[in-house]
Amino acid sequence: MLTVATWNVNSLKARLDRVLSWLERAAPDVVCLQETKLTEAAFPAAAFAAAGYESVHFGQGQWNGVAILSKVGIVEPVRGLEDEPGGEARAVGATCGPLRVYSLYIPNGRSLDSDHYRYKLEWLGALAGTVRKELANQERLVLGGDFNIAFDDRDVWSPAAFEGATHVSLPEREALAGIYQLGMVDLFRAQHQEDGLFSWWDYRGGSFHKRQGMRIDLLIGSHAVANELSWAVIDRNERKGPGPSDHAPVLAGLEIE
DNA sequence: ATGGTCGATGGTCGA
Repeated sequence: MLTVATWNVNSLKARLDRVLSWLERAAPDVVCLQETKLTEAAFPAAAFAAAGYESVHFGQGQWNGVAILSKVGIVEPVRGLEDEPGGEARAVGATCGPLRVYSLYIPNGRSLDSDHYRYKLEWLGALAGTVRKELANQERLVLGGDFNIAFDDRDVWSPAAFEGATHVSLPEREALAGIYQLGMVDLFRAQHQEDGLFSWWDYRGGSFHKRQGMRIDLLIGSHAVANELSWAVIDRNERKGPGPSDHAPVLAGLEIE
């Protein structure tokens, strides 16, 4: 069994102790982290090495920042996507044992009339190009990330509350559908079809306890990976207790020897 | 009830 995970930690500096104890408990083989909010120099590679993980980080400090941790090796790392707009630290890729892996932090979009929303759609276009190219060379491709897209209405606590907002708009949902059409599968949704299963809850207003969240953190695998999928979970316990990220980790188990 | 909470900051902004 090979376990892969994705987690937007909302500052690795603020979350390092929680991340390290979670790694010990959940023991994933490959982890995609988002929003490290660290420079390259500040990334705690030694702490992860002591926990048994090689790592690659693409950081810019303050905002963004993505990393991959792996117990099964890190080779051919790549920082950023081909033709990626924006020049921010939102994508890092590496080959981890049998998998080609990307950790992704898709732009939020902010509002439908914002330049940042247009940026989000352009960025998703660059991602589609990368996926197409990787699938030509790799059978097993996994994207782990904060996509900032709720793919359908099951993935939001109240579709009415999000009418006219980002994360649920048709263009971004279609952009994600386009990535699925290239030959990729939402691994969690392949295992669980019901609504109300979320990976993110706003810090404000007690959203977590009111079950007011969204499922925007995704593990997306190529068909070869999906065919080896054994289980998938959202580790919502990690949203509890003192000092949580506003996102919970998502994990999937692959039957790869 | 028009705010609420975090984490980057060191002004407020972004989520």
